[in-house]
Amino acid sequence: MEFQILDVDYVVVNDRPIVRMFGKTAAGKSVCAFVEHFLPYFYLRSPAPAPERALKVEQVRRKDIATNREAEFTRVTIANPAQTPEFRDAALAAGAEVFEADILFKYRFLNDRDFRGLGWVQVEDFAEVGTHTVAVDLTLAAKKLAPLNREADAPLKTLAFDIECVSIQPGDAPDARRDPVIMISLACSPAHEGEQAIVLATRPGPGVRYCESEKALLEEFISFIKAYDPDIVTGFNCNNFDFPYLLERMEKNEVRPIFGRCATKRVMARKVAGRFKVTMAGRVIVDSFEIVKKDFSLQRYNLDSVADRLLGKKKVGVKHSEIERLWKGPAQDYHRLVEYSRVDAELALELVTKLNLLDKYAGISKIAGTLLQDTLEGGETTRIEHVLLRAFNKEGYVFPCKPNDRQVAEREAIKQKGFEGGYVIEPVRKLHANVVVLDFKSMYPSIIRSFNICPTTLSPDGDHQSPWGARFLAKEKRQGIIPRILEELMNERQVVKKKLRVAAGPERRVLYAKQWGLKILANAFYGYLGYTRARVFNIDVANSITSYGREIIKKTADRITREFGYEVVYGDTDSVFVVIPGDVDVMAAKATEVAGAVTKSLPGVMELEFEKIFMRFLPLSKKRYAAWKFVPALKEGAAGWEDGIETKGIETVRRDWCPLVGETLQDVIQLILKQDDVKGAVQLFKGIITSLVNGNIPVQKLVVTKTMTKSARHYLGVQPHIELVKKMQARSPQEAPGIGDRVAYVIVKGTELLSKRAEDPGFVAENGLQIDSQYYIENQLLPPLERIFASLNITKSELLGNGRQMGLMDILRARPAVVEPATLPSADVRGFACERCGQFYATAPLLGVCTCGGKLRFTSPKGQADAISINAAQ
DNA sequence: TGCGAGCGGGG
DNA sequence: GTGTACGCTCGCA
Repeated sequence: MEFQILDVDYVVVNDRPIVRMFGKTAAGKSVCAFVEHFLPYFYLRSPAPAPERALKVEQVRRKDIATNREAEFTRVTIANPAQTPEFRDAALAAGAEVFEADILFKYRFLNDRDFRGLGWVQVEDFAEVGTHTVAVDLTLAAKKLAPLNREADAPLKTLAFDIECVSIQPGDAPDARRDPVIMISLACSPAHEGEQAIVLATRPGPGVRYCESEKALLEEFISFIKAYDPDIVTGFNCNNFDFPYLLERMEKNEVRPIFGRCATKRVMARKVAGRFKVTMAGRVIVDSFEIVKKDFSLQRYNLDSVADRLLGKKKVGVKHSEIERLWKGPAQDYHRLVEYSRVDAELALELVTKLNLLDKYAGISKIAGTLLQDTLEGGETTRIEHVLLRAFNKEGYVFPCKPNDRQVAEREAIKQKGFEGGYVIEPVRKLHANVVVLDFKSMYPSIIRSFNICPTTLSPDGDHQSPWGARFLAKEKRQGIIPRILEELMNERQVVKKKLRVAAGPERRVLYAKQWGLKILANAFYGYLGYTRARVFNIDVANSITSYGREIIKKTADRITREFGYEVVYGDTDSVFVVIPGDVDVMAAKATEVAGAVTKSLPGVMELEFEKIFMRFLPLSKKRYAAWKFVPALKEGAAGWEDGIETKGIETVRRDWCPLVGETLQDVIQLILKQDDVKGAVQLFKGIITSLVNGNIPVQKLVVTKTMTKSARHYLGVQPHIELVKKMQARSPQEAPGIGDRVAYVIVKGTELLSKRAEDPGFVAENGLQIDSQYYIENQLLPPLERIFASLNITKSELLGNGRQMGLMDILRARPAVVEPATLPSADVRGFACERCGQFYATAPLLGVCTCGGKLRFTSPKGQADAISINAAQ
C-alpha cells in the first residue's frame, strides 16, 4: 500500500491525537491513513520549573544555536497538541526559555517521521477502517509506515468552479449577505462520468442542470464535489470571491459547508489581513489568479487578458453590468450567460492543467517538505524553516521559536544601524559598446559554503574572519549546518540537471521543476538569515555574507582592470560589466578566459562565469540600464547568437501610461541601442511631439484606462476616470461604465482642471475634440524619455526646441509641418507670411517655418496676418 | 526619497 | 489550529 501525501491534519480522540494523512495512490484512489501514538512535545532549557500535567518530562542532551554546545534540556510531552500554547505560555511566564513550542503538529509529525509534502508513503502494516468521519476511497489504520523515494506523481483530479450572482439592487455590486448565487459552473479534469463541464443554475435552460432554489443549487454543488472527489479545487480569484461568497450563502441557506475529505470539518473562509484564507481538509485549494499574478509578468490580471495571453483563449464577452439583464432576459440572452459562466470555469481549469501551474510548487514541496497547500500560500520563510528544522534536529539541535513582536522590533533596530547589502559599482555614464557581463554563479550560497558561514560555526575562536569582523570555524573542523544544506541542494541540482538532459514527457516537467526549486531554495537562505522574523536571524552572519560579496566583487573588478587591462564600466552585487573589444565570438572567448582565470584564484566553490554580451549598454544610474543583449542560441546544434533588448529598472510598460508612451520608449531604445542612432532617436521623439501637436496621433494610442472600483459618488478626490464617468452618466446612464468596469479616457484641451478634462475616446472622435498635447508631452512622454536622453547628455530643451527653456509654442517653431488643405481656415486664405521678417509664401514651406526661422501666419486677402499660426489651425 | 493609503481580481 | 499576516503603485510630504 503506497500513496502520495496531499494533506495532513489530526483529530483528538480520547484526549490523544490521531494524525490523518490524506493522499492518493498511483492507481488514483483517494486514501486517508490514521496514525496513532504520536504525541506533541517541546523543549525547555534546563534548569526550568517542571510543568504540571505533562504526560512526560525528560532530561535530554541537545545543542542550541546560541552556544553550539551540548547541554541539558527538558523535553515536555503532552497529550493534546491544541494545549501546547497553554503549556508554552505557562513555561514562559515561569521564566523558562522554550524551543520548538510553535511547530504545527502535522509538521512535527512529518519532520520526525521524515515525510514530506507530496512525498510518498509506504504503509507496511495496516487495517482497513470503516468510518464515516472521512470521505475517501480507502481509509486505513496505519500501524507501520515509512517514507518512499519516488519522483513521479499520482494522478490528480482537478475541479474548477465559478459562481454567478445578481444584485437585487440594480447597478450595485452583489452583496453575499443579501444577494443569491444564481449559477455555479464546474469544469473537471479528467471528466466526471463523461462530462467535462456542468452548469448548475436556478433557472432552467438548455445545457443547464436546473436547481429549484438557491439552497438546492448549493446542495447540488456539494454533492457534485463529493461524487467527483477532486484533489485540487480551483477557481479564478476563488479565495477572495467565490469561496467567501458561496460559504456566506450556505450559511444563509442553512446548508452545512462540508465538502472536504473530512466529513465533520467545515470548509472555512477566514479573513486574515484583509484577505480570505480558505481551508478544506484533504484537498488542495488553488487560486489560479493568485498564482498567475506571482508567476507571470502581465499588464493586467483579469481572466479575459490572462486567458488571452496565456492560453490564447477568449472569454464570452459579458460585462458585469449586463449579467442581470441576461439572467432575466429571453432564452438566447440567458444562453449567453450560461456559456459565459461555463467558459469561465473551463478557463480557470485550463490555467491549472494546461499551464502546469502547480509544477514548481509541487517541486518545492518535495524538496522543502511543506504540504502543497502551504507551499502555495506561504513564502520562502516557511519553506526554509522546514528544511532547517529537519536539519537542526538531525544534528541534535533544538530549534528556536519564532521571535515575538518585541524581539522583531529589537532586530529591526539592529538591522537599521548596521546592515549593508551588495556593492554597486558606479556606472560610467555614456553609451557603451562591446560590454561583457561576468557574474558569480549563485554568489551568496557559494560564499556561505566557501567560508563555512553559519550560526553553528560563528565563534570567537573561529579560524577565519569575515570583512565584517565575525569569525567562523574552518569547514574541516566542523561544517556548518547551512553550508551543508546548501552543498546538498546544489549537488542535488546538478544530479537533476543531468537526468533532465535525457528526460522527456511528464518526467521532464517534474525534474525541471525540481532543479528550479532547488536553485530558488538555495538562493533564499541568505535573505532568510537577515529577515527579522526568521527563527535563525543573525545579523553578523548576514553581514559577513554580504561583506565577503563586496570584497570579492571589488577585488574582481580591480584584477580585471589591472591584470587584463579591460575597463569595468558597471557592476552590481555579483556581476561585473567589462569592455572587451571585438566581435561577439571574440568577446565571448576572451570573457570566458578572464572568468576562468579569476575563478582559479577564488576560494572554495566561488565561480565567476561569462553570462552574456551587451553589444551596447546604456546605464541611466545605479540599477537602471538598457542594453542590446547577445546570448548563445538556445536551440540544440544551432551555433550562433540570439539578441534582444534588456532593460533593468526602466519601466517600459505601465498601466497608467497610454500606448504611445510604451511604443515611443521601445522605438527610441531600439534606435539608440541597435542602430547606434542617437540623432535618429531624437528626431523620432520630435516627430512624435509634432504629430501629437498636429493631432496626427490616433486617439487609441492616447487612451489611459483605470478601473472604477466603487460608485462614482464614493470617490473623495477628483480623479480623471471618475469625473468622466460622471459626465457619461449625465449623457447616457445606460452606457456609462459601472463599478468594476475599466474606464478608458483621453485628456482634451481646455481651461478646466486636468481631471475634468478626461473624455471618452469615442466621444472625442465623434465630436472632433482636440487632444491636450501638452499634457501628453509633459505628463506622459517626457518623464520616461527625458531620463533616457539625459543619460546621453541630451537635455529637455534640446528635445523640445533649440537651447532655451521651451514652451509648447516654441516646440512648434522647429517642427517640420505638413499643412493639409482641409485644415486651412477658409478659401480666403491667400498664403503665409513670416511673423518675424514678413516674407510671403504662396504655399507653406516644407519645414513649416520661414527660412529665417520665424513663425508663419496665415494671411487673408485683407492683407492682415491671421492671429492663428498654421500649427494651431489644427 | 521615503511613507502611508488604497487597490487588485471576482459579480 | 503548537497558526497566519499580500505586494505593488500612487500621491504626498
